[in-house]
Amino acid sequence: MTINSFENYLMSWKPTISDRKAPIYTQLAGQLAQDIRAGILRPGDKLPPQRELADFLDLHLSTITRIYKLCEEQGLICAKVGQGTFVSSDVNTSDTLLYSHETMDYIQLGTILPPYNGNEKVVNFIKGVLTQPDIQSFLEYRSPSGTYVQRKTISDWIERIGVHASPENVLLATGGQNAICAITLGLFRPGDRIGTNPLSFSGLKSIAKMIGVQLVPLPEEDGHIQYDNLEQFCRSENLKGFYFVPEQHNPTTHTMKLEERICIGEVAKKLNIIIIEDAINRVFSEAIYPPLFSYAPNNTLCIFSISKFLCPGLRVAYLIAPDRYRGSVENSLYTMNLMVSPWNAEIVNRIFNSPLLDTLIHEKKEELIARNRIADLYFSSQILYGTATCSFRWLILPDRWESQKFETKAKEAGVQVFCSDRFAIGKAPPPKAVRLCVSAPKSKAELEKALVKLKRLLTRADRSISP
Amino acid sequence: MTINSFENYLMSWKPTISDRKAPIYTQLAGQLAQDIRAGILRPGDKLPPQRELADFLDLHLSTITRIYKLCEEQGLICAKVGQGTFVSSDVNTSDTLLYSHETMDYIQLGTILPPYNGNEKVVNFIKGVLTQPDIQSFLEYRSPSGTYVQRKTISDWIERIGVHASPENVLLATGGQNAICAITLGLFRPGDRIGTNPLSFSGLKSIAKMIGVQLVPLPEEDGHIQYDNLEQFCRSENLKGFYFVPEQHNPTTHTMKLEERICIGEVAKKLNIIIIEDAINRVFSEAIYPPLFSYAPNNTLCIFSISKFLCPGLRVAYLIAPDRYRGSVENSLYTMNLMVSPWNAEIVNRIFNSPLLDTLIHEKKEELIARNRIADLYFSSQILYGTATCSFRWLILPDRWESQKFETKAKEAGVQVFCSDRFAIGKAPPPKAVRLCVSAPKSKAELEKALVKLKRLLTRADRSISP
DNA sequence: AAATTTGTCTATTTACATTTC
DNA sequence: GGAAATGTAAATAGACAAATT
Repeated sequence: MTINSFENYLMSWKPTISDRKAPIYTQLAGQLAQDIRAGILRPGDKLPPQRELADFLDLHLSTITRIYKLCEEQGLICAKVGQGTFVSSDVNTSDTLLYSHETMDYIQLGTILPPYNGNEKVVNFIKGVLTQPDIQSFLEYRSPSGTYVQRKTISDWIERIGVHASPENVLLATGGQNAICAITLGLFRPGDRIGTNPLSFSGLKSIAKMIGVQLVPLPEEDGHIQYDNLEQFCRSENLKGFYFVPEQHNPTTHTMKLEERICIGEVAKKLNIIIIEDAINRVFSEAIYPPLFSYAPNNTLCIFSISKFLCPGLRVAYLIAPDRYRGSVENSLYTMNLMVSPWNAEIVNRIFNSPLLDTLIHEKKEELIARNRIADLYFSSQILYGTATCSFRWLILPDRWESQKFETKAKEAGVQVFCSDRFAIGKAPPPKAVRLCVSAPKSKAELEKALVKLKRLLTRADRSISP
Repeated sequence: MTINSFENYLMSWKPTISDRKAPIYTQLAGQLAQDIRAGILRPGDKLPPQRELADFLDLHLSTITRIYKLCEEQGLICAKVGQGTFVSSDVNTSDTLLYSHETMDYIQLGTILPPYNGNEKVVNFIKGVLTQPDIQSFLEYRSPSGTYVQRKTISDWIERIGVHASPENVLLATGGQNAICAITLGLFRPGDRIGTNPLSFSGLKSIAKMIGVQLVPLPEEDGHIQYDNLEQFCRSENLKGFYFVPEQHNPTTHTMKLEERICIGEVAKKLNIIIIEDAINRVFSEAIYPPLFSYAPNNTLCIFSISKFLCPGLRVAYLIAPDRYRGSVENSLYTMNLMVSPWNAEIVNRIFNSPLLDTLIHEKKEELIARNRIADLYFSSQILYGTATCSFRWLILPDRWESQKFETKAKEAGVQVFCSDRFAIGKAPPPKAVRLCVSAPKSKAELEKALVKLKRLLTRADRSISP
């Protein structure tokens, strides 16, 4: 059978079937993955329609479907009915923002690190805890879901920020990432689809990739979910879940409007969509709107990590799970962790019952405000999203910059920032922007040093690079 | 189309296709799962051959394959070419051995808890650590793989127990369960097959079920892997991994023979099988044989949890990963945990560099020896597998007992034990036996109280139950 | 040792749903 | 607003391989 007639065929990808033993579909999926990773196919490129490729290779349509599906599960491509299949826009970035080296020769503005002031106070507090009677029992095996007292502490405390839950619905995880992973493993299957913002938390991306769950970018305008046709969209995209950071969204810093929350809650209830609400920034944010949880309490799993407002080193996060999902998530948490360190859980519990907690929150908040004031000063002439208590900001780059290029150049200048591509979901080309974490540098002085360098980079470019 | 002609057909399972909208295969898979859970199909029951069921339902063979495959991934049934498909023998047990209640009205001999003596010493040690300069930096975000010093400590220390690895190959996990889960998520895909003993660690079973990986019982004789035809077996079963506890296997307490280790290493290397070596009991065991890691260092991921010999509450385990797997496992650990608590990791690191470690190991070992002496005393006339330093024992029941029945009766008498069914892999009926954890009760007196009750149960049965 | 039983797996058929133009 | 383009997914076909008898 000759395929010579296709030689002049206009096709963006022309794989070849070698005569090896391997099944055609694994072989070609591997070839596709390789060609994407090698840069032969670039982010945003359109692949041949399934039927055309089937014709060209003399295979059946559904065999091509399978090849594409395999690569889609790895997050390499994304398909849209009626439009075609495209290379994902984030294929050239790593979504594990590894805390690379212990000793860094650049200023860290990339990774989100909370302000570290107050940690000596935590150390002193722990000294006190150690003198308490029976404390050594927390070094033993304890219930994976923590003690009743620990759960009660949390269910009481989160009232303050608008979440009404009983102690029975509080679960423990070893941090926010762990909580998201447990929810995904417990409530979703490979191939399930979760909707989120077109730019979203990179940790979610790595979880989705690992488990084979697909992330779908929700229609958005100016950082806000378009809620007028959301129901129709979710229905046609067959979404089973949502992931949201309603306050100070990572990386764009947007906080959800009231109507947005209401609509998302309604749609979730109507279509029975599971909402993963990451309340990571709720404690600091100026938000006055109720959490998503309050609009769809039976559909929402609400995650509170203590990393940002208390300290990251103890690895404790809380998870509010509605009754119908509690069993499954409890099970996946158990299967992944056996249990959260009861020792750390108890230390955190005691901090929650002490005035230290508010002191820590207050101090860190002040530090954030001071740092953001500095950032505002330096980038007064740029668009710099984010409010006074954000730990990171979203810097819109002048049109002539490519985000990745800027990240590279910034690093050469001694500053680590993360470009928009790293947060991209799906095929839409990410905007020209970078994320700056103002609380990551050791001191305000370091932050200023970094900002000076970035500013200089932007300005120099304005002069030397011609469009 | 009438199927009346099949009315007298001899078939162990006769599902019905309702006219609902759901696809036939999900519908029937659900029905099968439900019938198994409801007890209509019992452990060990043979299902109709795929072709017969296809005939009966007027569907194609491969549709039935799909139905069976779905249930097999959930661990409900297991299929063997040439033999047929059978209901798994553990479908009536839960494999999440949850640490149910804070207050128990029975003596715990089920869950494996290490001896808790020595925990006050750990508390005191931590007090000392807290006074060290710069200790608060371990409350911050740190490298997910720990500091170089921490990794060096471990790579040096494990030399003692026969594992030669460089610091670069040491990874951190939040406990042994977390390590196994990370390896499975990082190196296996749903549908992949992992071979292990026909009775194996229940934590592995829950991981396999959650991820959709299949556990395959290896041919075994008297607790030892039959190594003469192992290669052929692995080839035909298409195994991608092994899971072993080479010392004091859970639950049968067997320690691998030398030839067994050599053979497993050889087969793994030849067929490129990934070995998960759970060295959980290596520190206590009297074993003199090298670890599996030393026979196939490029194929073996070796896990050291500190839970049993130091304390469980800090949630730290170490993982030795060969170069070619390090990246993937590091990635899945990052995706699941972000990082292990650097605070706990540092405490443990300092204990490893102090004489306290050996004190703790010594004390716990002595406690185990003392408790096992008691157990031997009570069950001198029974078969009770396990040596002096095992934290659990494997009690073979008189033939007239069903394991599950014994577990139930023991609980009624106030003692929690775990029956063999809970550890069963595949379809083979588990032997009549239960696992007793001698180190779980609070004291030796409690242990004796429990043993008295179990002994009475066995003896009473000898008199009152007629075969 | 050959025929039979039984499960596995890749590839195909076909109906369907959404989006675009 | 209807036709064309494009992806989705359930069910089928058929060759293959292992285990049993």
